[in-house]
Amino acid sequence: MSETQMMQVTTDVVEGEGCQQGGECLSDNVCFALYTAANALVRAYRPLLQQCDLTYPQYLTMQALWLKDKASLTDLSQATRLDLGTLTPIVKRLEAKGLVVRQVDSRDERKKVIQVTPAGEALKQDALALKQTLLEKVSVSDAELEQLRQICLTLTQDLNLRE
Amino acid sequence: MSETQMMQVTTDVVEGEGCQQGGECLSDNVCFALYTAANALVRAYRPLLQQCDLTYPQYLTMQALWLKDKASLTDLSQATRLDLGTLTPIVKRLEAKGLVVRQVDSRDERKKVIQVTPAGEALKQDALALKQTLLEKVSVSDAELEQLRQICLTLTQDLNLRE
DNA sequence: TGCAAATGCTTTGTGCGCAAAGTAATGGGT
DNA sequence: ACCCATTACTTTGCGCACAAAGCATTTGCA
Repeated sequence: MSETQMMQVTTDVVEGEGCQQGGECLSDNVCFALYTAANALVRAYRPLLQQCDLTYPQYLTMQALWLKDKASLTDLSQATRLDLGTLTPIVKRLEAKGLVVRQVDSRDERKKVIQVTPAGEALKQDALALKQTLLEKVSVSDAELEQLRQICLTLTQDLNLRE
Repeated sequence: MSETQMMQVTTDVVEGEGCQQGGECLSDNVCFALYTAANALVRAYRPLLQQCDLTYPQYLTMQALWLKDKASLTDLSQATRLDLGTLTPIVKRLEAKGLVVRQVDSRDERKKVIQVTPAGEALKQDALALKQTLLEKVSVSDAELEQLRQICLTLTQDLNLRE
């Protein structure tokens, strides 16, 4: 009960910004809330990731590679859910920073094998620790974060189904 | 064959895509799930909004104006949570489409008053109906969507607090 | 009154995110 | 052996998203 009220109080503060009491506002939209939270996430990650000289999408890509090295671009695209046209320049920038190498697959010359360099591997521990640093700033319980995760995954799946 | 692959993708997606059972994957991350869901949202909205010749951020901006017309850019920035540097070109494009007009505030010539034109107003009903169209594709309950909204708003607030 | 700080908006530069079109290698099917 | 559809990746074009720098106008205050 007090927990729920806390949430409402907290929420009202958020809505207060540009939102009359009793009047509608954009925050009434799930879609807006989701969109805005994702923007806020990337913005909050930026100063942390700057220490590693990574952007958030680059960080995602490195995470995918730390989990499964020597992946093709298509593998990476499925892991990160990013378009190939988005991924190509991201991986090129990672290569320019010396964190990965791209080499043609000798068995299938259409494919590129992306491999983490020692420099890329060296980043792993520090970079993965940033997640905790960020989540510490957040007053959302672990249980709620898990709910958030699950709902987002379901949503992503549903929305990706072709009309 | 492609039919079979579709089926597999569909059944496996939430945990499966790029994720071994027992092995870690990016979907284990709340941040990744959130980021990906927001991308999926914009992607799903795109074909719907194309009928109105709007992008999702443009749609958000129009929604803010439909709720409170004659807003300054700074007002809009607070309502939409978008940067002024992002908003300026968005509003210019809305003006180019004839949906809004931008005029200098006579009381404070630094400010621009953004006003919806009749053409912009005419879009309102159809455009707002798209939200329902989109949410119908989703197997997430209203209660869960409300949870999602609340958690996202809290998260946004927490993440926006300066270090 | 004068002028520095604050405010409101614009511009510039970088990096996504993705649709669409392009290129090259592969794999069937005949 | 020869196509031709498929697959893997790249390129192009457009529109965000935002930091940083720039440029007016306004405000505060000495």
